[in-house]
Formats: sequence, structure tokens, C-alpha cells
Amino acid sequence: MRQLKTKIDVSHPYSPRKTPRQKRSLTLYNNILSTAKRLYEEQGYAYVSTNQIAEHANISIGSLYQYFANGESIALAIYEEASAKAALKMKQAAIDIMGLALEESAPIIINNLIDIFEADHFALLQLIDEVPELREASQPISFDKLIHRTTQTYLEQNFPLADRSQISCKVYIAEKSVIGTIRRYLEEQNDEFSREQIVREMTHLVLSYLENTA
Amino acid sequence: MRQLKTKIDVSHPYSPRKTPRQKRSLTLYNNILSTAKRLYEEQGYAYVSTNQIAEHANISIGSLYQYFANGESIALAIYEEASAKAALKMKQAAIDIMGLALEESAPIIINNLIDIFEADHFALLQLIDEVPELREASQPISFDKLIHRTTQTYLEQNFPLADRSQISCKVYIAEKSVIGTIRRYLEEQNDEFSREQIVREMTHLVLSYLENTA
DNA sequence: TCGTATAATGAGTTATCACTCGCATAACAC
DNA sequence: GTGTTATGCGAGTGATAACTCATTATACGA
Repeated sequence: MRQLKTKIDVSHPYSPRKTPRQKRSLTLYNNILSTAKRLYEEQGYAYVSTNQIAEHANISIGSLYQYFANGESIALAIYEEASAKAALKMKQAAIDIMGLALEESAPIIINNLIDIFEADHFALLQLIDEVPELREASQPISFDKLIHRTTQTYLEQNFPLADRSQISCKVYIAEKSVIGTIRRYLEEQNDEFSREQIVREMTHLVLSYLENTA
Repeated sequence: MRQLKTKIDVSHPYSPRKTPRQKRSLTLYNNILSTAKRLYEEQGYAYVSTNQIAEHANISIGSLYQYFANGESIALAIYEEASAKAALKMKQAAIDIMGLALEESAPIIINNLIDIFEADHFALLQLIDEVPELREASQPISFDKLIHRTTQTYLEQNFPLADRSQISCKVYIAEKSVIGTIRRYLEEQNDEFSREQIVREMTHLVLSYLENTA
């Protein structure tokens, strides 16, 4: 059995001590993040200590605490970085599909989502489940929320006549279905079905659901 | 920041030391499980120590280790119990819908799934994400697998002429969509949409997807 | 009533955790 | 070069974790 982390109250839980100003310190900072991410991925967040991160990154434990107030803020930084990258890709995709019909845009969006989640599966999907503190702290930057807003806007434009609140519920269902499926698909490394097949079927799912109403 | 659990290798990781033989020991055993579950739920698995469980259950730490080889086996026991209960309900539901058409059976099954997950949301949905070791250990008793087999059988009977491998993929998509949506719906305690609305829409989603093919 | 199997105890051991702080080193501005 | 600021270090502190084991208490069959 592992030993276990104990809550300690800190006045400014997530504010970094210092911000890197010189090149070497930025290197160190990124070194911490990438090492931590690798270790979290390999062993699970709950098993990785700050001492261990410092050791594997070949830096001193004191240096680590110069840039991170505590262990959670490392996890938060990893999540924020991945989230920002994902948001950027998502916004680009939203622009790309403007004006396209749902039949065309759906597979593009689905493919895009798979790409995004696949690129940083761990940070975007797993980390948030493994770090209870992250759930609260990550609310404002949640990638999910961005997806929701984007989808909502798109569908309101494509089905302008339908009832608002009904659309809202349908968006909710379609969105959770797609993301939930992608999530599990990536998580279990399913090799029974090809990616193309999954995209095709998910497109079909969403289209038959939405068209059947509008 | 909390202190953190450290891996310690144990020869027989999940075998209990003793099985309760007298009434009082069974009480104690259940006391441990229910206390642990409550604490895990309140604080998150990673923050709950075995010492703390013993303290809150008003028993000695030594007693705890008479029935559980280590902390993980407590989590496993909680999961197993919830999983068994869920499986029972699911099997009953499978019998109830035998012979019914998909239009009628879909809402019943969906309602049933919500009931099951709602009744023991923490043990069935969260615990497994918070305890990395559980993922492996729980494979054989996975509730998901049972759902999959049940659904697969049902749909093969209802669409006997369709291509097997295509059915298989459709089952996969429909199933992940439904479970993924229920999961998030329960997780975020959504109060924007009523349960009835969600059930209705999810039924619609599944039906329009599957009928559109058969 | 007594002997034995079962159950319950909790102080103690060893290990590791998160995090600090005084000091050494390197970069930079002039 | 020199003073200043930023960076990096790591032994050390105090807390707490997992888990043991010698001991005591309880239940139960005869």
C-alpha cells in the first residue's frame, strides 16, 4: 500500500511563487511540467510525490517549490496548458465549419474532437478525474464548457425555428453522447472498431437524432 | 498539500486476512466498509487513510487489518458489493423486457440504468476512477461488461437479419452514448433538465439511430 | 465452569511525505 | 569588474502514512 497525501492548508493554494524570467528558469519550469506529466501518466497522480518529480527531472526539490506552491498546482498547470491548446484547435474548427450543413460539419467536428483528445488524452480526460482539487479549480477554464457553447451556437443557427429550450436539451444529449463515446473509445484502446467506423457511426447517431426533430 | 500513499509490495494484495465468523466480527466488517465508503465519498479516496477509517468507525487499527490486507482491498470490497447489487438489478430488468419491442424496452432500460447508477453513484462511477489499482482488479467483475453482453444479446434477437459485426458496432456506440450521458448527468447534478426529459430524449436518440438501419 | 478458538486492541516501527530556509551560484546591468 | 537580482540547491523538520505484534477480551462448545 502506498502512503497517502494529507491535506495541509495553504493561504494561496495555486499561485506560483515566482514566474520564470530568465531562459534557464523557463527550461526548468517546463522540465518540471513534462516530467510530472510523464510520471503522473505512468504511475497515477496519487502515487507521484513532489520529491520524486524533482528527482526524475534532475533538479532540486527546492527549485520545484520556487515555481509551484504545492503539488496540486503542478497538476493544474498541466491541465491548463493542455486545455488552452485544445481550445485553440476547437475554435479553429468552429471557424472551418461555418456555413457548412450539419451533414458535412458533424464528421469534421467529431474527427476534430478525437484528434484533440487523442493528442493529450491524459491531461484532458484522466487527470481531472484523478485530482479532486482540479475539478473545482478547473471550472473556469473547462474545455467542456467551450465545446458546449460552440455546439449550442452552431445548432441554434442551423435550426433557428425550433424551440430554444428543446434545442438546448438536444445539444446536451448529443454532446454528452459524442464525448462520452470518444472518451471510452480512447480509454479502452479499442481495436475492434476502426476510427473511421466509429466516426461514421457517431455521425449517423447525431444526424438521425437531430434531423428527426427539426 | 496532502501527504501521499507509497507503493509497498504485498504478496497477496487483495486476500483478506480473516473471514468474519461471529456476529460481532461481521458487524465490525460492515462497519469498516460503510465508514470507509462515507469517508471516500466525502474526502476522496486519496485523502483517506486506514488509520482515519479505523478512528471514524470507532475500532482499532489492528482490527481493520484483521479483515483487510491493505487499503485498496477496502475499496475493492466496496466496489464488489455495489457491483453485485447492480448486476442483480440489471439481470432482473433484462428478464422484464424480454419479448418487448425496442420502443418499449429502451425507456425501461434507460430508467433502470439511471436508477442503478443513482443508487450507488459513488461506488460504481467515481471510485473506479479514483483508485488506479481498482481498474485492473475490477475487470472480471465489471458491471460494464454485463451491460454490454445483455445489450448485445437483446439487439441480436431484435435485429436477427442484420450483419453481426455491424450490430456489434452499433451496440457499442449506443451503449457508450447512453452510459456516458447518464454518467455526466448524474455527476454534474444537472437541474436544468428533468429526468423525464432526459429519458425521453435518450430513448429518442437510441431509437432513431437503430431504426434508421434495421 | 473451564479451555480453546475467535476477535479486538493500540502503542510502536519504519518509511515517506510536503515543504522550508540559509546558503551557493549564475546572469545581468552598468 | 562590481553590485544587484534572479536562480538553484538539498539537508533538515515535523507530520503522518501503512502496517505489525504482543497482549487482552470475548464468545462458545463441552
